[in-house]
Amino acid sequence: MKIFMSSTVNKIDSKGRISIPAPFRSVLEFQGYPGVYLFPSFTSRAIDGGGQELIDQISLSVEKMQLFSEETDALSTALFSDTYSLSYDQDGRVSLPELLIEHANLRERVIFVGQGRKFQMWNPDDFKLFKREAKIKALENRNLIGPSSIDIKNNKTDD
Amino acid sequence: MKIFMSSTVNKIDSKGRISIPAPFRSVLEFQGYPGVYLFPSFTSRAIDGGGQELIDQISLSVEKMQLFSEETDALSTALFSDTYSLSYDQDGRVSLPELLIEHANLRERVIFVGQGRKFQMWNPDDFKLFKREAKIKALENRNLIGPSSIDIKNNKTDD
DNA sequence: TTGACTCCCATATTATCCCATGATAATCCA
DNA sequence: TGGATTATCATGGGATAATATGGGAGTCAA
Repeated sequence: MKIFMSSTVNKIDSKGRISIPAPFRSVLEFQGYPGVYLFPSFTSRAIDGGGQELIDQISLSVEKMQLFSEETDALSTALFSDTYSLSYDQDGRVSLPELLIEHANLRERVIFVGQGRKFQMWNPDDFKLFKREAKIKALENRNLIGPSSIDIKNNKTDD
Repeated sequence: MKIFMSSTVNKIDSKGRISIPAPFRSVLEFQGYPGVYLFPSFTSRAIDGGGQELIDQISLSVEKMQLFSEETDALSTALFSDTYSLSYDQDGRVSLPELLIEHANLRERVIFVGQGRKFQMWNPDDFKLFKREAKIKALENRNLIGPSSIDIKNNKTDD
């Protein structure tokens, strides 16, 4: 099981291109498509990205919903209308659509953040704030993760 | 089940490489991936390390979570954004990312400390202080270990 | 023709491969 | 037993490959 992890800062060049980090490309290619799906995050000023598996998973959960209902239309519109499928060139670069750049408040530098099934792209300054909050929340929710995987000091089987 | 045990001090060379101790490599390879997953410890000035099993366990618990929620993003960011998958070369060496070196206050020498399912990497001086505390806590908490621990102590199955 | 995009190549930096060495531990054998 | 031989391992360093990034030139459509 290959997943997205680690963080890298890359640069948007004068032509608007940016390199997808090589480790991320290797995950994407492993999923069978040498490209990336990008869409605005629902909850943050960031871009969500992933490969074939992420899109399949989203499609599946939409299909399970009742067809032709107003809610389904609304949801699938929200999910897919701003989703871009970008295949990168041989150097692993894509050029980002203006809508995504705007949504994520991107300037010259972009941080790619691995999140397992998907990754996010942030303005590095914005991400710094988000990450600080994220770590605090994670410590509060530590019990959601399997026992002791985070911190062996707190490996009390029942807390 | 193979586990990480014992402690070794190894050196970071001029190129920033360090050898994963051979006994640890044998545990990692047993888990199916000739490499190591490293991330900053949540609670100590140290690096946490483990193999495929550790990362699978973490991934599984995140996969169960809802895909598009701020809470999930926060947790998976905390878990994965600073986690590095480093495959070591044929001599068993990896080069440590700057972020991990900083977090663990590493200089030339690093102590690898086996902790069962995972291990930690410390600045040896910091670890000395930590260990003193840890021993005291271990004595205080030894009753937390269930009765079956006696079996472990006497588990001489084949010698 | 202009602008957006793609393909291709150049380059600096970093990471990895491969081999050599020295130290230590394990083994062997007379 | 004791001395020699192997094996394993951590570490040093030169050579090679991978990566991010800059930029030239070609393609296509409006």
